[in-house]
Order: sequence, then C-alpha cells, then structure tokens
Amino acid sequence: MPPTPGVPEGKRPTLADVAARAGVSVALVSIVMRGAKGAGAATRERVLEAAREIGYRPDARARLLRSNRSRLLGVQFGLQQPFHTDLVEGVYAAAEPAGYQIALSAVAPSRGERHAVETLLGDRCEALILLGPQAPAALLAELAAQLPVVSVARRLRPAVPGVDVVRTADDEGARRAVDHLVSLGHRDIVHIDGGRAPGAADRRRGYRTAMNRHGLADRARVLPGGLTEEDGAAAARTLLGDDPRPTAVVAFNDRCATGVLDAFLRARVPVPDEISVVGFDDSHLARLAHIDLTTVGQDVRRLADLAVGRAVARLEGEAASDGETSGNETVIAPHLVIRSTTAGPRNG
Amino acid sequence: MPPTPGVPEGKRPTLADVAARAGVSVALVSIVMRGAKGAGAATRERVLEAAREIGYRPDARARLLRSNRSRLLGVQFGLQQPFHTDLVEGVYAAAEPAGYQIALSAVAPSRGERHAVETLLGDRCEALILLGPQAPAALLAELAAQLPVVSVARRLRPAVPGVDVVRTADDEGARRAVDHLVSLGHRDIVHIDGGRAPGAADRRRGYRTAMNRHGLADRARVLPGGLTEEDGAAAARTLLGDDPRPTAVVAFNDRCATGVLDAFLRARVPVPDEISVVGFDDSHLARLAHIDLTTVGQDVRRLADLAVGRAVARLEGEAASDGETSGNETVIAPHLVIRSTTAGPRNG
DNA sequence: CTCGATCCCTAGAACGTTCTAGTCATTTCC
DNA sequence: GGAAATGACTAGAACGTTCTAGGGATCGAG
Repeated sequence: MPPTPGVPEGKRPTLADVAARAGVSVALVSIVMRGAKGAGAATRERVLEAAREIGYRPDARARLLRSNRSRLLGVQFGLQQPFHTDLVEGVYAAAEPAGYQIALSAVAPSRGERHAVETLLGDRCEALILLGPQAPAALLAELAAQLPVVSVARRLRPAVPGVDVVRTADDEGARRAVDHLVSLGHRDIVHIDGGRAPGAADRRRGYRTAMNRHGLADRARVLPGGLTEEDGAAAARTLLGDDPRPTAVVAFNDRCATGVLDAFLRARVPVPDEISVVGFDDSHLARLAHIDLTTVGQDVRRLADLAVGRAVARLEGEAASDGETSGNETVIAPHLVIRSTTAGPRNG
Repeated sequence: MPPTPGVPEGKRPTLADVAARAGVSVALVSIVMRGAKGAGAATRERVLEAAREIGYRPDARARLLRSNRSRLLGVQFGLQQPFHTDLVEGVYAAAEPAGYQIALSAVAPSRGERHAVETLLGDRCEALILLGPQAPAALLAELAAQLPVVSVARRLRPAVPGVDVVRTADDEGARRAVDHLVSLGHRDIVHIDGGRAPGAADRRRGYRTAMNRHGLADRARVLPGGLTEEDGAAAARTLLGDDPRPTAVVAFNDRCATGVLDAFLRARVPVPDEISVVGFDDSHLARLAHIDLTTVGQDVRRLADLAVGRAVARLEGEAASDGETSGNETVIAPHLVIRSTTAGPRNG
C-alpha cells in the first residue's frame, strides 16, 4: 500500500485533506465536490486537481448524516427469484435519473423479511420498495406509519393505509392466457396455481372468470402448484396420469411452466402438439431460444419505474402538502407473448 | 402517521430523545443500546423501555461515521447469476457471526462493475468481496492499494498483490467429471466451454489433462459455449449433427448443461441412454428433481466462509502486524455429485 | 476514617460532511 | 461617488453516534 503524500497514514482522505492541499477552506471544497455554485473557475479546477491527487472520495454516510434528506431508497428482494432480480435492475435504472440511490437487502431462506427490512431502516432509507412481500398486513401498516412503503406485485386487500401498491393485473393476465387458448380451439384447460404466492389468488380468479365466460365452467380445474420448477413438474406428473388429458395448461409463472414443459418432454408428450403450455412473467427464462415459452408478460421496467415514482412522489409531495395518506394502487395491463409452446389441439 | 408523543414531529427519534424520556444522559443510552457494560440493571431496563416506547432505532450511518471501524463488507455480485446469489446468501450467513454487516451492489447489463464498486467504496466498506469479477487486473490492483480485496471464483494470473483469491479447483473439477465418465466406459467425451468466463480456462485445461491421462488425447474436443442455457443449447445442436456422436458432454456450468439437456430432449435423444451430461456448480438448478443433473459441486457455503474469513483476517491482522501484503490464494476441492444424467454408453 | 477501587453515570469532543450566516472585494446602478 | 448587488470565499454550527476523561457515590481494607 503506497502511502499517498500529504494524507494521514491509514486513513481515507477527507475534505479537510483536500482543503489543506488546495489551500482553501473545507466548505469551499464541499461546494466544488457537490458541483454547487459559489466557486470560481480557477479555484474549482485547483480543488478538483488536489482531490484527484490524493485520491479523495466523498463519504456517503457522513454526507447522508448531515443532510436531512438521505435520498436513499431501500429495496427488499428475493435472491432466488429471477422476476425480482429483473425488477431490481429496473429499479436501479429508474432511481438514478430521479436522483436517488438504492440500498439492497436480500431475502433468502436464512434471512427473513423482518431482518431485511430492519437493515434498510437502520440505513436511514427514506422509503421502502418491497418486491413481492409476504409480510402480514399489520407489519406493513406499522412500517407505513414511519415512512413511505411501496408493495410491488403483492396486492393488499383490504388496502393498507400508507402503503402504495404497484402491480400487474394478474386476473386479466390469466384471462388473456385462457382467451388465447380458447381461440386456438382448446376447451380442457387446467390451471396450475401458485398457492399463497403474491398474485396467485388473482390469477386463479382470472382463470375461473375466463372459463366461465367461455361456458367452460364445468371443465375448469385448478391444480395446486407453486413458484418453482419442481412444483410445476409435480403438478404436470399428476396430469400425465389423467385419461382424457387436458389439452392446455396455464401455469402460475415461467419457472413453474418450465417444470411442466420438462415433465412433458420426459414423458414424450410433445409440446405444443399434444398439449399447450402458457407461463407468466416473461422472465429471462421464457425468452431463451430453447424454451421459447408462450407467456403473459409483465412490464418489468414499467413496474420498476412506477414503484420508484410512487415512492418519490410520496417523499416529495408530503414535504409540501402532507396530502392523502391512504394506500394508492396502480395496476398495469399485462400482455400476451405468443411463442412456440401453444398451438391448436390435435383433435380440434 | 400517528405522532409519537415526546418526539419532534417528522423526525426519527434519536439517542437524545430516548435520553430525555428516560432521564439519563445520551452517553448512557448509547452504552445501553450497544449492550456495553457500564450501566446498572434498573437503568438499563428503564432506558430500553423508553426506547421501545418512542420507537427508537439506531442510525447505522451515524454509528459507522463515529467509530473508525465500519465493520461493513462490500459484496459485488451478478444479479442474474444463480451461482452468485447462492454465494451471497452464504456471505450473509458468514458475516453475521464475525460481527460484520454486508452492503450489496449488483452488476447488471445496465450497471457495470466499475459503478458497483464505486458505490461500495462510497459506503465506507472496509473490504471488498467480488464475486466472479471481470475487471482487469490493473483495476483490482488499484483497489487493493486502498483496502482488502477478495476475488471469489476468479483466478488471477499472475497474482495481483493485495488481492486474495478464493476459488474452487476448477481443473480438478473437470478432471473428476472426465474420470467419472471414463469409468463408466465413455471415450468420446466433449467439453462445452465457458469462453472467457472466470474459471473457464482452468476447466478447459482440466478436461484436456484428464483426456490425455486416459490416452484419449486425440478424441478431446472443446466446443465454444458460454454460461447461459442458450449457449449450451446452441453447442448441443451442433453436436446433434455429428455422425458418430460423442457419448458424453462436460458442460461449463449447470445453466449451460441445462441448455444441453433441453436440446437433446427436444431432438428425442435420450439422456443418459444415448448421451451423458455433466454440469458444474451444483446450483439450485441441478438439484431440481426434474433435471437431476450429475454435476461438479462447488462448496458454496465454504467459499463464502473463506471469502469472509480472508477479508476479516486482513482487516484484523493488518491492524497489528501489517504483514505480508502479497496476494493469497485459497483453493478448495470440488466434489462430484452423481445424479441421473450419466450412465454407461449404449454400446459399451 | 481515610485511601483506593469499583461501579454507575455524565460532559464534551470527535467522525466527515453540509448548511447558515457571514466577510470582504468587486461590480453595477443611479 | 455612494449605496446596493453580486461573487468568491470562510468560520462555525449542525447531523446522531461513540469515545475519552473524568465525577461522584459506595464499599472494603488497613
């Protein structure tokens, strides 16, 4: 470790070090580093030069401590959920232009939501963006009493005061999937659901509604599934045993659908010739050439934009008006992405 | 937002608020909150009670600012890489008992490593744990001049001074995969590689070494692959065209192997009957019942433990001795996990 | 009963920033 | 040519913690 000249050993350079080297006051260096106005062009250059020389880097924590605004958004996400990691990327992208930073906190089997949220609060986040939170409404309400909270992809019924919700119209998505299959000639359409996962109830309902509308209420069938490949595969295996097999499956999400596909391939049941499969999310997975899954797309980028937007609006609106604190729900439309896992049934 | 009695409107409660309510000094509250000794049992209880009442929560940033130790480890990871997210979970688990916190910074298509690292440095992390970093050695060296850096899964040749490396013996892993296949009777074994990905070169070399040892040098064949399912599927499709098809494939990683499996299933080439497939990583994917992939396991938990351990050792050793600053490499052995995608060749 | 020790507690100075309220030139305007 | 306005800069007080020095009690030992 080469010691940088003019800087105390073993410590990171601070504003004071830069100031000493440039021969100006600490306050002026602060002005220059922030790019605020109030410094002459020549001095500005000299300060920047000094900072570069000693390798100065602003201390985010001290900065946040001083300014009462932290401009920090806390994001809770599931480490193992591709849909979440897609969203996180979108959130990063949306936060930057709005002038906010992101603090990530992961949820994993060994690290509960409670713990994740505690960390974010300790970091002085100004608002919380929770991706598919499973926490009970009471806890969310408690959080919302302290700071703006946005729940992404998890609907809250009844609405929790202070918690904004941004989600895709899951019921409509499921309806579209069914409509698509019916228009191809399918009648025996089964739904493999997501249990208690966020959005699962709505997708289930959307499926039933659509089946009813098409006069297929008596053929409607919901199989317990889940959000992993294993869940999908397990459900698919029970389907394989049926004698008049259904001709189409609407799965809870893409991972689940992938599991279904795999089980069918293994059993030599050709997709989509013998059976059609529709997923949900339009995640990376679905787009892969060798999976090429027909699926209901959620507009991840838009969800992320809206989530950040809601949080920022609360933050910046509240300072002025302290207006309505009731929970606000933004629902965006899903879109069907037709790829190669759906086709007309063999015996039209 | 119900205003909490006794706390200034719109502000989070601070040590001073708790102190006022409990009728003690700020310093004593600090002592109690940290669980340090120097407070009487009765007072301690009273302070905790007061803190609970007004909903006090320590400010991580102020805390870190004051104590010259931040006890914060910065972790850079790839959002879309399951192997990384597995590692992150392990790092969380390893850091807590050591008394360190984790700051996450994601790398994504829209967010480069440079940016990710900048953020971590601004957060005053004491050390950096980089998962599979792609950054040039020069940049790593520059970082290492400022703080301890651990590279996980990426080997550095030549060693970069100050950068510790923790990795699996990739060459040995590939060798074991080949040994396993040879012991089953395979001779035509092809390797689908990972290009420039961390570890790819070693796995390629291990494959070649093993083939040589078994006197199969002339049958050795490396196909360009990559680290995604698509890469694997593409490589598999070229294999399908071969006339005497190889009887076994060693893929760069599990995702790649999954792509291979899928391409074969689609082409009605039964695995493992016609062809065996081995993956690498033993990630979630490989363990799924319907994939059930034979693979070379990396001990994720151990890698994470060691990475945290190295970082902490540097941090705590250096304060005392300021000993060797040369890069240190820890290599751990992989292990073969035999599942159902490997078997003897049809025409043994 | 006095001297240390021990225990509980407090005042006040850090930490590295930003912000407020200036100071001192220089320019602008009538 | 004097007041007002602008511009470049600075001193010093925050922000919410932790840490360093103590200050008084209380207690046991001589």
